[in-house]
Amino acid sequence: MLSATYRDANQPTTDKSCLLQYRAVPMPSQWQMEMSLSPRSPLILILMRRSFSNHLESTVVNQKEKEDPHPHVIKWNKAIACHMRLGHLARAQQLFDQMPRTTLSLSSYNTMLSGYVSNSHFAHAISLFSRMPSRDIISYNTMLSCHVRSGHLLTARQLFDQMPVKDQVSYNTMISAYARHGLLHQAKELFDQAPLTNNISWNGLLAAYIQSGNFQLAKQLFQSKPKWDVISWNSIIAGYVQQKQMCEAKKLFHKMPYRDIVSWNTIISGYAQSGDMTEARRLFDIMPVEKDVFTWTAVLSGYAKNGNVEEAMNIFEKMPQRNVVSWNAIIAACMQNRRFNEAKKLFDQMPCRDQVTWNTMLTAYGNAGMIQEAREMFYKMPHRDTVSWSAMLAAYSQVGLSEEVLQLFREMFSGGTKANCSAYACVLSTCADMATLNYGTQLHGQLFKVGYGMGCFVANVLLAFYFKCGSMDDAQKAFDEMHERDTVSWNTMISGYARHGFGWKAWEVFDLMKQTQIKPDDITLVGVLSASSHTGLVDKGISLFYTMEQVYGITPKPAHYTCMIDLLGRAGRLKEAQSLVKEMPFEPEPTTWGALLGASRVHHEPEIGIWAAEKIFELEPNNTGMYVLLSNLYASYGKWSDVLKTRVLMGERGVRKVPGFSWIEVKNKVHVFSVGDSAHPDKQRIYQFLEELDLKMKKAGYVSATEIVLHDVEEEEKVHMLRYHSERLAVAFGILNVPLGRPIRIIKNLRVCEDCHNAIKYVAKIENRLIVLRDSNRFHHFSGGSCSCGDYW
DNA sequence: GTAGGGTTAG
Repeated sequence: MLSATYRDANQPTTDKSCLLQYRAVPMPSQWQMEMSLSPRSPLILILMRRSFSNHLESTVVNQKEKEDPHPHVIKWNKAIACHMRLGHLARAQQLFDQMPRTTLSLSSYNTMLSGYVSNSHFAHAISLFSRMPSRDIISYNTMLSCHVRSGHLLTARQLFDQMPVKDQVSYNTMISAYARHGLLHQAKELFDQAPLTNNISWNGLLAAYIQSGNFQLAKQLFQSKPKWDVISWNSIIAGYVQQKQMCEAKKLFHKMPYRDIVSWNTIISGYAQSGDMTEARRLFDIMPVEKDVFTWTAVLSGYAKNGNVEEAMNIFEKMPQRNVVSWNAIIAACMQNRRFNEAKKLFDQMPCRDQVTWNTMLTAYGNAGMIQEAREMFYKMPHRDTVSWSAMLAAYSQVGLSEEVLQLFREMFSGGTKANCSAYACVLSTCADMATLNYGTQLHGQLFKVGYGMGCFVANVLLAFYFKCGSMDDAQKAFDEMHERDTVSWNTMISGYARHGFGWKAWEVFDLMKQTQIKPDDITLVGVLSASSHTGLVDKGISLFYTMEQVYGITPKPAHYTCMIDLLGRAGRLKEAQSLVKEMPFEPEPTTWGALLGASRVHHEPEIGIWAAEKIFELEPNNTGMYVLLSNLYASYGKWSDVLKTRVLMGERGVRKVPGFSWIEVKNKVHVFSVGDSAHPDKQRIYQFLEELDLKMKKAGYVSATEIVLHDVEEEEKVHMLRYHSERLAVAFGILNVPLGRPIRIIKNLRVCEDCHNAIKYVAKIENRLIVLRDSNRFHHFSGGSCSCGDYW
């Protein structure tokens, strides 16, 4: 009777009597909420009916419980299982407790146990397991899957090793657990040890090859076995999708003997992820099997990734069934397209939120630089996982709150959360911004201890860190130690050397790169071109630019043009640079104009510079770096009223001054000079000091900044500053007028132009106590390997 | 009690 009702409800039918029947059943509040949020389509009713049949089953079970005062153990167990399936944990627990002790069997325990596990109540499962009077192989296997699902692979393995008896299920559980974590070696070992293997074991092995990135071996394995089931086909297709080989995936999809819902979902999501929404949509519309929540979510997230929020929202509204994942996807879509209010509304409406929901909100606020909102999410969320911590670190790091990044990183440890690659990467890049070589080097050591080593993408961040601190030897050493190198690693080395004025070194790395399997991309060429321009390798640069399309198949992008204009500009070929700007097949970017502006200053072509500056302000009226460049240009011609005007303009337009830094125009050759420190323990004091310094500069009518630094600071404060500057985090800029391709001398980790009088005077004056040049991520307009004013990257 | 597909961090 019961099963008949259930089977009936599974059939897509238009019979309204079914629905009437369900009206008698009280609807759980969560479903009511879902119903009120979803449009009432016929499809929705069918699906709702299906979930109601489950509910009905449980109601019938409840009624039977009342009718039968002494139910048989099977009935008890069935009722418990039913409540568990519906997530009614409390009710299941209640029934279990009510069971007469004489009736209670091992299978009742097992039913409870698996109920807890499938509802992700791992702690309950563990506690119950420890209290069980006896255990059979099923209890052990359930426990195994409990540890696996909660991500505790080591615990699972311990249990597996201790198990009195192991069967095929135990082996398969472990094999696929290893497979999911990409641990090929362990998976293969168990597969070879298993006394019996079935389809599930083979599929586990196949998944292990795919997840560990050994797709070649996966393909071989797939070809070597003549018969596979639909799951194997789906896995190998998913593998092709992962490898972004959609043509192959499509071929196999057509070749496979039988396609189930998962096959369709895999191929559709493949197209959706690769950005081909027309094909994804076409397949979605023609698929002959009934769509499930995965299908809808795949299409939804595809539209979301393409930035088509309208279509995503459309899909979301049409979805007959929604779960947390679909809600998360639509929220992410809104957030990524800066529709914050809409996203927040959806977030508030959601029937239930999970960790990913909170993380999605947090991440998106962080990416948008909305630090207050991000912080609110972070502290409000019920639980913080590694993603949450990393996202918050990234949020702080992005807006330049370096001190907060380090503080949060410490909190993370003291709270017992282990840092992962992302967290390390974030903190390392913060160290790079702060030029805190010591702390970064410590992190480098820690990375090895924790076992992330160099395989992970952190290594690339480490390279960038060493370069930003001017420590090229360390970068080279780290690069040499890397097991694997990807395009980013090579690019970091090339642009790192380029940035420090080691153009030949950059070319050397580039030549080595060409000998490997890894192909140069557009960023590589930007690095090489900029290396050429900073080292005066004009002809090499020009020839690369004009052959890049032919040799490397890379069409010049705006960044390449900018490099070329910089290169020609530095070489004094301003007219050529100017005509290249005009020839560009796209609208020049602010940085392109900036390159021209910088060059015009060095080579005394003020008209071109001012023309470029006007263009920049049309495009970006709030570009701080450009204002400074323009003031430099005016300053170098002694046009002090224009310098002042520019400064006033900045104030009027509300151009943001970056915290921790201040800048001042000076009458002599050092045009812009600033002292600041975002990592000083007494930050307030430094800020105050800078403000005062700024005021005094104005009052004093442009006296040298160094004079003020040395005269107006109390002796104690001076000593304090000098100590911390030399030992910890010296951050200062001196923008100097240096022509093309000058050698750089390294003092400690800081670089000074050997040929530049100002620099030498400057350093001589301050000795190694206070300030030298350095490169900083956010101030790249100021900085430079060849420490030239108006240097451009 | 074990296998394949959809959402979040750098």
